[in-house]
Amino acid sequence: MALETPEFHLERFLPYLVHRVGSHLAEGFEEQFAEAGVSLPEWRVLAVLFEYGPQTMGDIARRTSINASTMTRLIGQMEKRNLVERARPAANQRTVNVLLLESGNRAVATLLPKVLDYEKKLSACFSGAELETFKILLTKFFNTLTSDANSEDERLAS
Amino acid sequence: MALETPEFHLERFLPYLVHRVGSHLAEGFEEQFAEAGVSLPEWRVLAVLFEYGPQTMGDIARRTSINASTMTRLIGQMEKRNLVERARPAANQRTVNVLLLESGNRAVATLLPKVLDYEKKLSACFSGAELETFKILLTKFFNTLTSDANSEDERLAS
DNA sequence: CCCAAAAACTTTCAAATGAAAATATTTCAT
DNA sequence: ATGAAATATTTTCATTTGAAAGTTTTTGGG
Repeated sequence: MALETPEFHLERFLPYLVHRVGSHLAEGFEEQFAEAGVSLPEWRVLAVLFEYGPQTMGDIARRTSINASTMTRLIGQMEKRNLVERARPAANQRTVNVLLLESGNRAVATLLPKVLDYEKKLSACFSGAELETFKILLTKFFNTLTSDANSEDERLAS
Repeated sequence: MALETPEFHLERFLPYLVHRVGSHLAEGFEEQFAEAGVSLPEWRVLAVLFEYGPQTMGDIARRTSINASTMTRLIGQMEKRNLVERARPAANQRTVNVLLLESGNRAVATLLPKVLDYEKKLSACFSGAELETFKILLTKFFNTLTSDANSEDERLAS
């Protein structure tokens, strides 16, 4: 006999489970909010600006998990539509601060109830306790993924 | 006062929590397996073929959450490298069956231990019970998302 | 103080993506 | 049995994406 293949079941493989949920959520969002005239990446930018206030391109990129050059273009488009504004802070002129304009705030105010409603429907399949657990686990996982513990492992392994 | 904005906190917003984990997982995978000469979408196809055996383009597309036209191109490339083969089943000639070739099986055999090891590191932050719960919740969520209950809601709402 | 390296953003360019149209096969109602 | 509708895949085409190079500003060592 050749090598035994190790135990593997796709349905129990964590990255697979996360990916397929993420894909379906993204697709669902785009369908639900197509008519609202805001794409998913745009909504992500609006949400992050609403939540954390004015911040740099880099901050937005990190918080939305959107690549920096994509972010440049995205903010460019949103600026043309007067949703946001760029400003170079005097303190550190290599950064660019982005802030929500009047029109951007209005877009958030319009979208927010719909988005919350959408999430409520999505999470209706969970009990309150399950939902809480789910969010906690997702947060814990993310924190671990970004804690650079993995990179250190690499160093040790080499 | 203007409209009260409803309660919203990004850090507790389910789609956001899923998306940022998914993004980081994808990025991490690409880094880890760049040298293996297999992209993430390619690995997904290999994994699905390994798990469920020969199947149609559509099956693979659905199981990997990859769009059909992307799948056509992806399988095309993998066929050129002799990882997989296309075949039209006599029974239903509008479908195309895809199967792993020798070389594709070898690729899986090489990758699988590494992938399992990678997952083990990723999930080290969880207790056994937590990991189990996490997988169950992700699965439940996915099943609900794909059960079309949401689409029915839409019908009722309109 | 000066200059090399780092940091933050933007631009360029080639590759990847998805929607819609095109093609081929099968199903189903008449 | 026949043609219209449905299903499965591929192709086309316009858009989106990200890596790498380019620009500007700041930092830090000598």
